[in-house]
Amino acid sequence: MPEIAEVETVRKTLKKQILNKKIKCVKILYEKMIESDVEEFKALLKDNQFIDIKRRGKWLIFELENHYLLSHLRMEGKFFLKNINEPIEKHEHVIFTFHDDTDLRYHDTRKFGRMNLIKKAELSMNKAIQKQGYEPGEEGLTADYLLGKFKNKNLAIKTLLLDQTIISGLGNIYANEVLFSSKINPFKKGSSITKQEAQSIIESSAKIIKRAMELGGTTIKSYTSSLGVTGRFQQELMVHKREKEECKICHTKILNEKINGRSTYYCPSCQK
DNA sequence: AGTGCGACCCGAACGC
DNA sequence: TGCGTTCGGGTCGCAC
Repeated sequence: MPEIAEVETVRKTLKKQILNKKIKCVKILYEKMIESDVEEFKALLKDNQFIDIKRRGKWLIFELENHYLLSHLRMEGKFFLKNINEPIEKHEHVIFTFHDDTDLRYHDTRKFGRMNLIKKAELSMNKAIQKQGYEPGEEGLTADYLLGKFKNKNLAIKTLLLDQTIISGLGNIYANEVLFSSKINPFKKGSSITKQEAQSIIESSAKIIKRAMELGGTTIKSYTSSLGVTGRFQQELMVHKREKEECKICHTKILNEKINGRSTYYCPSCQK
């Protein structure tokens, strides 16, 4: 499942492949994927070109001349660059055909991903983008900022780490890993997080995301990022998907328990 | 305002 | 073997 490191890998890979290629046409095979008007989406992209690809949290932001195409991959969204003669696969839902007879194809088994075409001036007003908190490694992500957000919160810290308005970009995998690295019990209430713990979350998240980005993300289950790039961070996971295996630090068995319906992997000994 | 939870999807895993 | 059922996961929107 693409999280911030996967999305960054996709962004960089696509930038090398599709910038400044003129779009001949766009086919939409599953209309619910497009949040904006479908006919306008097709019309505005025709004869247009992507001049840059940016990212905010897990959102990809394809820059056009007067618009931005926002794309969220959710769990299983992937982009592939293919020759136009290759047969359309079952789960390819949006196809951008370029004048050089290549396609950028959006593939999404679960159909959870979404795209939205907005005017450039609308970006700062866009709800999804505007509400994103600081990303791991950003200057504004300070202990005082986090303590302010965690104050009065009765929710488990694990749940708060998944809140994109607090920290932007952490998903289930990295939330589990950040809490292990910070030696914080995932059930601990937000309001009882200390300044030291907040500082540890900041340092762990920056370190883990930086490392995951260097390795191209994490390949879990069905997810391989676009164009054959495979994430290698999986080899460095300390707790995620390691239920009943031994903790790499203290050899205690890793537990998997639900917090707010989400699988939460942790070491009961290292994360008291 | 804060919190909880169903809906959106469908393939995989599981139960019988 | 084959069928039906359950589960997961990011985000939104609604209910309380």
